[in-house]
Amino acid sequence: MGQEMPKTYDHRTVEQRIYAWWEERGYFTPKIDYSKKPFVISMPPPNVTGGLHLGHAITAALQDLMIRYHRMKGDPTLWLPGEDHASIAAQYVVEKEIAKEGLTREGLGREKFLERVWDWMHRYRHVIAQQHRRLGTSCDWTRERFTMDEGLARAVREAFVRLFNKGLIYRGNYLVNWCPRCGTALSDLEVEHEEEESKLYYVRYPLESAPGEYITVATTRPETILGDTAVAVHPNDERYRTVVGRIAILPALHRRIPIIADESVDPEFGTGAVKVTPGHDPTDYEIGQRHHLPIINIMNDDGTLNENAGPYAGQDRYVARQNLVADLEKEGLLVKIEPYLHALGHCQRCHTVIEPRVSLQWFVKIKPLAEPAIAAVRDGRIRFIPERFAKVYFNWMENIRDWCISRQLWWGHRIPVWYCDDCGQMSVSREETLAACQKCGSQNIHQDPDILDTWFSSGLWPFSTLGWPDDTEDLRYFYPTDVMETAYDILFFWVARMIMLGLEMTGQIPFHTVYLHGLIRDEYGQKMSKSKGNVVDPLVVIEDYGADALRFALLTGSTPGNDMKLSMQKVEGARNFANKLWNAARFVISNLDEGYSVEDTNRLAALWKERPETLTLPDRWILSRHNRLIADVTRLIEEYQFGEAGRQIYEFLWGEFCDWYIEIAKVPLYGEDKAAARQTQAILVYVLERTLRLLHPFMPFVTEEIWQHLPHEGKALIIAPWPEPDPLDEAAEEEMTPIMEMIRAIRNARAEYDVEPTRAIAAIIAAGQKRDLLVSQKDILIRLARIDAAQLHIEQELLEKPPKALALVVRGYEVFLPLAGLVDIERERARLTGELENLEKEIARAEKLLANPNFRSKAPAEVVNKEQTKLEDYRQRYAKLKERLQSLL
RNA sequence: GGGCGAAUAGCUCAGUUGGGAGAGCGUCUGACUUACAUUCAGAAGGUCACAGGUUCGAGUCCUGUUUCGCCCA
Repeated sequence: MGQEMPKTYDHRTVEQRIYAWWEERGYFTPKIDYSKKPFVISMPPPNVTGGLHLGHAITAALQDLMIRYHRMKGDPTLWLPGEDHASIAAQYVVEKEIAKEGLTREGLGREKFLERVWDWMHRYRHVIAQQHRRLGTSCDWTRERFTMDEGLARAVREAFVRLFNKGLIYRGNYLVNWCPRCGTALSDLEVEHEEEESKLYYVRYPLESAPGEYITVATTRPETILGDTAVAVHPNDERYRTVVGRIAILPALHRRIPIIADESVDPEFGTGAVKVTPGHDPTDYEIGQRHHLPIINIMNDDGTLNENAGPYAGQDRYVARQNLVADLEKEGLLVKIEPYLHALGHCQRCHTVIEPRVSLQWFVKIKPLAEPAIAAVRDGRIRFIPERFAKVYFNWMENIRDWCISRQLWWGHRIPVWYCDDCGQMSVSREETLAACQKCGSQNIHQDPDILDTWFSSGLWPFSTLGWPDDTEDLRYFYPTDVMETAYDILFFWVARMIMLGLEMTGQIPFHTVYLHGLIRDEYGQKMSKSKGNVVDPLVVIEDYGADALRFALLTGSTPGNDMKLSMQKVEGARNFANKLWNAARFVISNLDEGYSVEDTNRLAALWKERPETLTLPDRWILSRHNRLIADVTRLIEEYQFGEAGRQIYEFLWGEFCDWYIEIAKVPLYGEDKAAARQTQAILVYVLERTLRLLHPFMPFVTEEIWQHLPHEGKALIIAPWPEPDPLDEAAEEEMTPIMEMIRAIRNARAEYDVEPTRAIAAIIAAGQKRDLLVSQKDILIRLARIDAAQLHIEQELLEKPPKALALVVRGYEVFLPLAGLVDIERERARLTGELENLEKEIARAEKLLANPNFRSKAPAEVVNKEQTKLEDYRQRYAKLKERLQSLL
């Protein structure tokens, strides 16, 4: 310690070195201590599909803040990191990767393809872990987990079996969202709806045994005509009263289909008559259920039409659409085509248009899981920050539909179900492999080829990572976790499912608080995406500005739940703050006496508490401000108001400690009085060191680096105790404020009158009762306001007020600046008149308020008193300024 | 169609029990003052979207309107 500190803080030489040191010393791994309540966060596992983006950076910053705070509070603190296998997303990126080599998934085969995905996964898992280290995340790498680890795979099978045995998992043929490109079913959540310019086709269906009679329907997907099994109208629709119950002839295929009446038909849409395709539309599916209509699937897995499409079999759905429309036109059945705006579902991953399609899938019966999960939030066992997300949660949970959990993909957890080729029964097993049919014992069995939705395993994350279903020490000690912190866009995907599965599997809430942050957008407010090319790589930002700067910008520039536009200007500001702090520390350290040690700080700090009169007014002031800061920051962090907490530390360090205390400290530091100098050194070290502790969770690297240069107790700032505030010194704050105001007023007057910055000027001050106090602080005025010591006069009263001088009135003080040759009487009169006008307004406002009996009787006494004091001060200042103006007339 | 959010200084945004409108950036003026020009001193700039209501008192609570954004169906 005590080596040279360069003039400018260089994060490049600091951050990685410090991180490696922390990690090596094991600070991230908690010690299990049954006498203490642990603090636990499960890190949302990033997808192994690629590197980290800014969303991960804010996640890391927020969680690391909470983690470091609790670690410093002395709680056994666990932040469990990991990665998610992200089955559909990972499979998609690897498919794109191998396509560059001219390979396909089908061409490679399941085994070889999975080898490629594992390669990818190993590569990115490492990249992600390294990036997290660069961000400064103090997570426990010894407990790092991956959703495909053997232990977690066991948890997945256990959860599946339990749900299956309770009858909460079932298999059946239902309408699901199908992505023809990915070749798999998707859950409702994985479909993104987007408005698109499309077309509405009006098609005539001939009525049976009535040549020349038709019923006209409108559709956006004419190719699905091939799967129609009815035409429907609203039962009250007079226009169609007579046709209900008759038979229409399906164009192209000439199938006979009934015309039915169903309440769900919107008479306003199109002609009021709609085609019903139960096999390819959710609404139609329900109509089909109500009317027992047959379901016809006309589509293959890849989006081409199947044999049920007759002449169009084998054609791609969009080719078939064109051909069918052309054929309809030829037959005179196409009435018209209108432009139409409607929402189309797209695959969340590959953005292909989703095709609703009936297929055999596995589902979770969700209502029995949702109800306890709703209750947990409603009765306050789980709390959302910001609170409004509870409403969003309820809204979704109360309208939730069964969850399709099977995926026709290869990368992921295999469904633990085997089918017997002899007896035809299915067996469900907790084991990774099953030897024989559980029903007939035959070894002639095969496993379900499908895998599970990634979120099925993610939903178990808070406890599967701790060893569940085994009764491990980690699970007993660290579960339930405390806070789930993530972006609001995965509230349903992940948070809701963790709550449901956590309650179902463990009988406990998985966490008591859900903190949701917003999305990070570019500086124009656009969502970052690779295709737009506006993605900001956090590693590049870290390289340019430092992880501390990025983290501080993210933390102080955002409010819970609100999106944030990140500009490099903001990061630059945070980088400058780090540098400011660095230089303040350089100042403090370079002014310490030879041999100054932490014992000096401790000894003096103990003395201050016993005998505050040994302190100067500025000392008492900065200590009080500092203690106020500790109390405020602690409260704000406890209330999850991290941004405000960070801003307050910034304000204190820059605006009070640097701008005022350090400048004031130069008087004793450079003065003759050795004891005073030493006292000041101790205050500087004491306040800076404890403020570094407050800032550490926000800017871990620069604070640790500085801390190591300062006299300190203990090995590392990361494990230094969180400071406790001492009582405030309100009197010191009250006495210091007008002195600072006076300095500002003098500086202001100097600037206004173009006094050269280096020129020391004369000042005559009428200080009344506060004369002695001000005399004791005169060196501050001399230094900070550039007053000439020989020409500074501080009196109680002035018998004669200087005629050719500027008059400044600040609370309790009257300051005269005889700026010879500079004072323009005319200009001074204008200035005083302006000030008087402002004061008149303020006085009028305060008088009106105080004259209101309702205000006096209903407002708290504190507020009334405050207003009364203000009014008195205004009146005093007004009187003095008025008097001054009179004298200039 | 249902729900949620935003609207505050030129820009980006704070403002959490309702009690005299704030920051950063940008702009303007001046300064290399022995920690820092990634700096310092100073200044200008706002009917807190609009209209009502509650209240002694509203940026903050309630109702409605407008514009923008998001989520769900």
